[in-house]
Amino acid sequence: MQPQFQLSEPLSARRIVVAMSGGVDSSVVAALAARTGAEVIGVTLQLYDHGAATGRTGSCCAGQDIRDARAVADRIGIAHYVFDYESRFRDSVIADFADEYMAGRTPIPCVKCNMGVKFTDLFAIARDLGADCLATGHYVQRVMGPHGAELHRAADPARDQSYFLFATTQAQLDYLRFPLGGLPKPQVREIAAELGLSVALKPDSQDICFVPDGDYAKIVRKLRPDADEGGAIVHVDGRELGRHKGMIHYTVGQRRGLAIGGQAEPLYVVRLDAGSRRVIVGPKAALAVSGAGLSDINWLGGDFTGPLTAKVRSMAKPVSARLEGDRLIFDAPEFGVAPGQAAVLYSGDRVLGGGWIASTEGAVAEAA
RNA sequence: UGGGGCGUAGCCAAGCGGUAAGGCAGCGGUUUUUGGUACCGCCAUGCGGAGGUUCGAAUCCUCCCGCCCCAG
Repeated sequence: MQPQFQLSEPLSARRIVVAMSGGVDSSVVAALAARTGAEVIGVTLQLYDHGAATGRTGSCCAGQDIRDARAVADRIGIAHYVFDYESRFRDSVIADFADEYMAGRTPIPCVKCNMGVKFTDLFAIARDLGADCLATGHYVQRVMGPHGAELHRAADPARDQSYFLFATTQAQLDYLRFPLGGLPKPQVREIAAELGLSVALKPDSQDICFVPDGDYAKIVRKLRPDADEGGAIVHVDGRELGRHKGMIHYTVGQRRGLAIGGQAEPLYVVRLDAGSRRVIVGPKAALAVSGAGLSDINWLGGDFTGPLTAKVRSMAKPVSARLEGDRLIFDAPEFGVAPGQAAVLYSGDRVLGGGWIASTEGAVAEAA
């Protein structure tokens, strides 16, 4: 399958801006773009630069990654610009990350980053550079439908990143290109190797890019010093079972880290009460949720009204559900639905849109 | 200071003469561009202590220590 940039001929008259993070994927996109004969400009945004994070494996858009992107651009012979977006990233992604935790929600910084820095700021840069499109290394597919560009899951379901892109607007989608959406990851690495790109064997980025050592709580603590004040761990039946070390360490559906033993069955975090700093826990059955209230819904589905499926976690299987206004109602109870996470809506492989989980509706009654 | 019961890993707990189940917690790993989940692995040379019986004891006996209950 030949990667498509979906541009009108002649390609020699087209200009493509490629978002280069310094990883394998976006490097291959740049190389594929260069191969079309169009003029290609690589753009890298420097997003953060605090020592430890910048040299480690699995990072993105900082330190060594900037140099990797530059090396790839040199290798394939395209222009490459680096912009300093540290303060913007700090304000729109990192600060939001901390605030969400403080409010008892579980944020998804990757979505905020895609929405803001990547698809708003980088988008504007590409426009300013007179590009015909902005190409990224995301594993999703842009499919031309009867009413314009549609967003679809990646061909390789194990790599699909559509969950993180549900907030992409139609205007952004019209301008964006995702040349890797139809390729399996191994093939992308093969292409990188064939082209002699230095990043061919670079490990995939994972975890939160701006957290150096996996200790995300440390970042939150630095921004919001009162973030790790302890509180009570309370069972849904009302018993206080112990103390916790700060709300930032917990998320709905979480099992480990509660340090409460002597139970017949595992306990899970059922709810976070930011006001009283209480972590409410219960057995797995107490996690059952019949529906969720969504906020800031982004709808890409036009007049679509058929049956849909929803994902409430990035790695979950889509489940049957229906949308009534801003309420998402599951056909069968869902477990581990955490406010702050996204509910992404699909029709088959097509992304219809999605929203932020603002509230949940329990499927079984809790004791008062 | 009469009678009865109990003391097994951080917590709960099986075992009742044949060479320490299981659960919870914890730790490690796999999966994963959020957080989690799930799955896999690890986790008591020793059963409150000291003696004794026995080929062999957490399991039987004796004493001691510590809890608990019922009587006074």
